[in-house]
This record gives sequence, C-alpha cells and structure tokens, in this order.
Amino acid sequence: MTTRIQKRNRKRILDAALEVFAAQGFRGATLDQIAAEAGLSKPNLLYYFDSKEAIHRLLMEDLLASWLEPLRAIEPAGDPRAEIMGYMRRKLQMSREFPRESRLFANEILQGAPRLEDFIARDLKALVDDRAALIARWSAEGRLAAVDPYHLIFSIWALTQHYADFDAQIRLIREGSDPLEGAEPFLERLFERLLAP
Amino acid sequence: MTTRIQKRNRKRILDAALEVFAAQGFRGATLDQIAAEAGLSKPNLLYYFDSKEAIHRLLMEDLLASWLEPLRAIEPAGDPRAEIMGYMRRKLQMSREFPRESRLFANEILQGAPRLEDFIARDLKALVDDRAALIARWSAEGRLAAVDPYHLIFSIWALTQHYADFDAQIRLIREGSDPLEGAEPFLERLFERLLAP
DNA sequence: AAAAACCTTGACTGGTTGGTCAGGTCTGTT
DNA sequence: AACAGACCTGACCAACCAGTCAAGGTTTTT
Repeated sequence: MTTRIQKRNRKRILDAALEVFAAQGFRGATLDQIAAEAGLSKPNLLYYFDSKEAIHRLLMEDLLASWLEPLRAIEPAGDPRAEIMGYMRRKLQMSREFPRESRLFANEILQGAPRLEDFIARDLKALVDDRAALIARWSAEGRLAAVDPYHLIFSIWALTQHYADFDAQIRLIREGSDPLEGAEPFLERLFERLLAP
Repeated sequence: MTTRIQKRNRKRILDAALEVFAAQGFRGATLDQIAAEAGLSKPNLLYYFDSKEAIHRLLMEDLLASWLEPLRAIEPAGDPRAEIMGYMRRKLQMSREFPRESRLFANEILQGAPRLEDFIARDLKALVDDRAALIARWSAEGRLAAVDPYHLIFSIWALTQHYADFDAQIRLIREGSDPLEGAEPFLERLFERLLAP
C-alpha cells in the first residue's frame, strides 16, 4: 500500500531526477543534485528508492512506453499522408510538452545507448520495421511519394526532437522568443512537399 | 618550442579526450578514462595540460572554428538553391567524417550550453542572422521558395547532425549497415522539393 | 492515548575523483 | 661521456561520491 506522503515524495524525486539526468546524463548526475532539486535529504531519497540506478531505471521505463506510442498510433487503414503528418505533429507536440524526456533519451543515445540496447534492438526496431513496410506499401500503391521509409522516419525524429534537445542553442539564437514559434507550419510544408506523389 | 614527443602526446590526449567527452559529457568523463584511452598515466596527462577543464576548453575551441565554417562558406553571389544544397551536403559530410565532434557539441547543448553561451549568443547568432537575411532576400526575389530562414537552417542542422548524434540508435535499427547509407539522396530530394519556388 | 507503522536525518564509510609532488628516467646536445 | 632539459610515475591528498545506519520524529490505526 502506498501512502499519501509516499506518492508525493516519489513524484518529487522522479521529477527532480528527470531534470538532472536529462541535463547531466547518468554518470554526470549526483544524488545530492537530485535531492536538492527535490527539496529532500539524500538519505531520504534512498528511503524511497534503492539506488541512483533504480531511479534512473524507473524513469527510463516510463519514457520507453511513451516513446513507442505515437509511431504505433499510425493507422494502416488511414490516409497515408494524413497519417504521417499526424505522426509528425504528435512528435512535435511531445517536444513541446516533454522536452526533458526527449533530452533524457538523447543523452542515453549519445552515450552509446548501453541501457537501451535491448529496447531499441527489439521493441523499437520491430515497430519501425513494421511501419517502414507500411510506408513502402503506400508508396508502391502511388498514394505517397517514393521515399526511403527509414530515412523518412529518422527525418521526423530529427526535426521534431531537435527543438527539445537543442533548445538551449535555439533560444540563444532567437533571443528568448519561443523556440517552437513557426516550427509547425514550417514542418507541415516540408513534409507535404516531400510526400506529395 | 614544442618537441616531437610533445606533439605526439598532446595529439593522443586530445584524441582520447574527444572520444570520452563526446560519449560521457564533461562531468561524466574522468581523467582516468582519458588517460587509459590515450595510453598514458594520469599524472602524465597533467604534465601536458593544466586540468581537465583545460583539455576540454582546447577541444571546444578547435570545434567552434570548424562549426562556423560551412555556414560562412555560403556565397551570397552564388545560385540560391545550389548554395543551400551545398551547405547541407557539407554538414552531412561533417557528420560522416567528424561524428565525435558532433556528439561533443550535442552534449554541451544538452547540458544547457553553459560553456558555449558566449559563442552561440555572439558569433553563431551573428552569422545565422546574416545568413537568414540572405536567404530571406533570395526568397523575396523569387529565386527560392518562401520558407522561414531560421527554421530552414535549424532543419539542416537537425537532419545532418542526427546521423552522427543518434548513430547508436540508427545502427541498432538498421542492423549494422552504414547508418548514412541512402541519407544523401533522401536529403537532396527533401530539400530540393522544399526549396523549389 | 498509546502502540504501530511510517518518515526523516546527522554522522558515517569505503571508494572514486581531480590534482600535486618528489624523485626518477629518457633524449638530444656538446 | 656527461650535462641539461624534457619527460614520466608511484605515492599521496582533499574533496566528492553512492550508500548505510542508528536514533529520533510524525502519522495512522487501534
């Protein structure tokens, strides 16, 4: 049974840990930083979680589920261009709403994905292969431009996640104005032009 | 005066440090890792460089110069579409030849760019603003599609650097085959369709 | 109200980290 | 060969790190 206090403190800790792991990576983050961010003492952190690794693992598990969902939501029965545009829009929305999750993921991949190897090589790969086959079918039927489906998927990832992962850079170049301002119409135009048969 | 041995060992250290910093970030990297990678003892590392910070600083300085160059090479007098396609191709080539430099940069930005703030807000911003104005002029003259010049530049960064920064992910999904296989024709088609007036 | 269960922390530990230093080895020059 | 300067390292240090624990405080249940 989980108490009221447990629920509150676990949430605080995971939120603080997301912040710190996303910015510093697993090795670069310290429990002291996370504890300070959460407003708790370090021993108290370790009362709720077994170890630094355990906090990180839980964060990753939450992340991975939400990472597959948008791609899975592509409907084989739907209109090809609308489905892909919808996927792009959903991914962009995630960069807007969950930039820290995006940076956490980016940090893991940059470090060579040691903790994600299984997930990527199994779950993600299987889903991407499936969606790539679907896109190839759509292209063969003439309902979509003939594009390499893998690079199409990678390009959606690259373009949408860039706004979360490189937020600091974009902010400095655009001097404070919302980094995502104008991104959606730009990407819509880009992918509409790319996908028109 | 620098001796033969100095030249060799400094090079070894910077090469090893690039490897380790790119994979672990500044905080996550340790001098022991760098020393092991370089095949030198830790005190020997500190014979050639004053501190961990000094190694990182030198690496960043080398990086920043090469980071501005391709964008600077865009010729105002050239053909608009050819100039932008050339810039994209140059950036893609850099992802192929210098993936570790790309990951080092990505790591810094992910961490909030604390060590790059000045460079980005001054040098990079000035150059981007200049190039964005040039692209806007080209668009106004009808020699280019009317696209947001900032998002155009960001999209080139996102799409080309993705292949270096997310190399581990792409490798696992494409099972060992060269992650950049097919990338160039895909990106050429994408930007040709985007930029056609 | 008092027991039981839950929550919190100061003080600590063993291991790691960036960095120092005295003293030794190697290299090029005369 | 012998000297100067450059190069290298084992042993060490203080600060920091993840994690432990005994003791005390708070909340919930009875």
